[in-house]
Amino acid sequence: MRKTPVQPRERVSLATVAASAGVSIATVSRIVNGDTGRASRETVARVRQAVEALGYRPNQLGRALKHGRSRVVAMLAPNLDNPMMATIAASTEAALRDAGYVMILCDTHDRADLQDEYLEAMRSQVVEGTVMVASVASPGLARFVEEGGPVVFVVRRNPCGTGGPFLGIDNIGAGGHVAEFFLRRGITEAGVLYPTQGSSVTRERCEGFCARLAGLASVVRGEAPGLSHPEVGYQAARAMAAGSPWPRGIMCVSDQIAYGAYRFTREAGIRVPDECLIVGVDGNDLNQWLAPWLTSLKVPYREFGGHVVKMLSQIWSGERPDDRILPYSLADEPAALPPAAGCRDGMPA
Amino acid sequence: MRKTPVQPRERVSLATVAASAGVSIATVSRIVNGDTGRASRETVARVRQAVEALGYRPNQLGRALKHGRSRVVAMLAPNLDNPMMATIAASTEAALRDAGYVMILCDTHDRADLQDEYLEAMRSQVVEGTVMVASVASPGLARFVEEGGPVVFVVRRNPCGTGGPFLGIDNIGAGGHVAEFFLRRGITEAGVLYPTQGSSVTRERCEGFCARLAGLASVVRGEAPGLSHPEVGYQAARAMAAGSPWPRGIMCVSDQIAYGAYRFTREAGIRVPDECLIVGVDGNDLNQWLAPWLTSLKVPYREFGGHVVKMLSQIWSGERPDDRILPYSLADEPAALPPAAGCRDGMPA
DNA sequence: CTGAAAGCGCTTACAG
DNA sequence: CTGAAAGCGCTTACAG
Repeated sequence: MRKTPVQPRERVSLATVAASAGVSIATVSRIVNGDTGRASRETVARVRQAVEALGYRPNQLGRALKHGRSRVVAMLAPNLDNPMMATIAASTEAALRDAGYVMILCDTHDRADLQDEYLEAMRSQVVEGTVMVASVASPGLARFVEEGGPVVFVVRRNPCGTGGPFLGIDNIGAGGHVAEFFLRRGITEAGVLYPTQGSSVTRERCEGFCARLAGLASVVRGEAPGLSHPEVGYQAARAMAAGSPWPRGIMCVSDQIAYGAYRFTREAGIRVPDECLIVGVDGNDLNQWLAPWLTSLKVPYREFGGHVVKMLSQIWSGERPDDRILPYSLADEPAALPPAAGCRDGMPA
Repeated sequence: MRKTPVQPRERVSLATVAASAGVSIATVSRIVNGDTGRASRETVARVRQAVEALGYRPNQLGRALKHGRSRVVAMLAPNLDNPMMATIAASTEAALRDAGYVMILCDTHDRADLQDEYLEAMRSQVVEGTVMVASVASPGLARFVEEGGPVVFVVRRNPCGTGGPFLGIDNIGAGGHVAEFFLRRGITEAGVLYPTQGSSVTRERCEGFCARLAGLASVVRGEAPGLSHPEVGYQAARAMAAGSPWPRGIMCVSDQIAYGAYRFTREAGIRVPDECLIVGVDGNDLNQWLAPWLTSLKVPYREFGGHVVKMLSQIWSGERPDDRILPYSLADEPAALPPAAGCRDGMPA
């Protein structure tokens, strides 16, 4: 017993509504768009009724073609299987929706060629903005930025050079912060684990860590080929163990790396955190359930979406957004404020 | 020292190219679309050159408007923070790209109202297909299916009734499979943990589990309000512990639930897996690194994308796709084949 | 071998 | 108060 006998309604356009209401499409268009002021009460009512009855929804394609604005934003991210990327994607999607946009999601698998392919495809789709998450250097990206394509770089700065606003944390500072955490605990034998093919992000975390420890503690390094993945952490830990005695504390440049390192410590019979403190970076929410042994520097990924949309809005209104450097925090400590550079949360530095 | 002085090229349309090459837009259109057979060599060359020089890319909006085909597919998923959803999204996105489509991702947060809002928005965007992942019942969805909108249901069947092809696993069978795993290990005191507001998916897993154990083992239940989240697993475990002695083995209807349950066992001093076997469902890749104590029924989420696209292709070519029930597997065991119903991997049952 | 024209669905001056 | 018309970028019979 259906309420209404429904037809597989196809293609209800302005024309359909106009015909049904006995007015011109111009009139329908105006009323649908809220410009009811200059139509007679009677007409407005009739049109609204027709819209309702036919279930008319404006076709965005037509609108977009006319305006040159598609209300679509693209996000290019490597590896959605990384929970941090998924969190960034989720928060950005939500913020875009609130702003009336939809998000096309593209997984570049960290490949320059795929990234360029997507960049082209997104141009074809006439997206209004592009969010590059942890992007890699590629010819297409360089060209895109050079031509002034509306873009914001997230997690990692424009890998092709300068240009394009950035949203992320101070990675050098983050590394230093972990180093200080170790120093406060009297750790003078430290280690750092990272992927050999890591980006500037992981490199900077290493750098900041080592720089802060210089002259105060010894630092052994472990690396393994690949990207941010537990397997790489595992191999890096193995590599480090092969070269020197196991340190009292190790920084892993990401939680994923830490997960792999942990397995190695288990297999090697090293007790964590008693014998060795493992500190990661990211602050995965799952840690409290699955990795209580891990101390992780929390990056506020959940807040990224809001910032991304604010930055895009600035671009759309002709401004050049400042970089936004968000604060990170270590469990049980107050949030570490970034150095006074760029702008946070809309507040000028 | 740039290779070419680049202008912020805007709006290169067919008309631009046509003018530049001194031909009509019809000719350019044909050549761009590979219909080079009926133009002179010379013209083709001139047009190609102009396309190259101007960096012309066809505007999909124009194309889409003409064809009524946008080359866009929407995925509506609850909670991208769940790694399983992220995996499904990633695999579907990759498969769609290979088929020449792009994916709009919508996070419904498991809310019926948001789901309907998105459904409307996607209609406006003229998407060619909609992938509903673990959808919830909503008026808009019911209407959408009734009207024959191109849709495939993933993980969970159409919650509004029948209609619309399904891709997932046999959840009752999965529950039974875990039960048998327990029986083979001589476990006669079992438990099952699930979210109170769970969908048919988790309900069926429970059912299958309990049905298979009926008369062979005792089953205590633990539930807690909420969805598939560690916190719920934790509370469900607590609830179960309050009512009865702790069982020798428990099934958690998802890995997320298992993570929460595990924390409870740690706090309660129950040794896992020695004193209590915990079995989850999902087969999160992170388990091997972070949850070696967990046995998890693996669902082949990574293969979902390929199937989704095949099913959409069938719909687009006018067929009514069969449901696809994929095999699950428990570690160290051969994949458990689903009952002969529907179609697997393109092979008729 | 090539182009003029219609039309996809929409918006927006402009005219009445 | 309302409508005819142009045009966003594209494709595709149709004519020549």
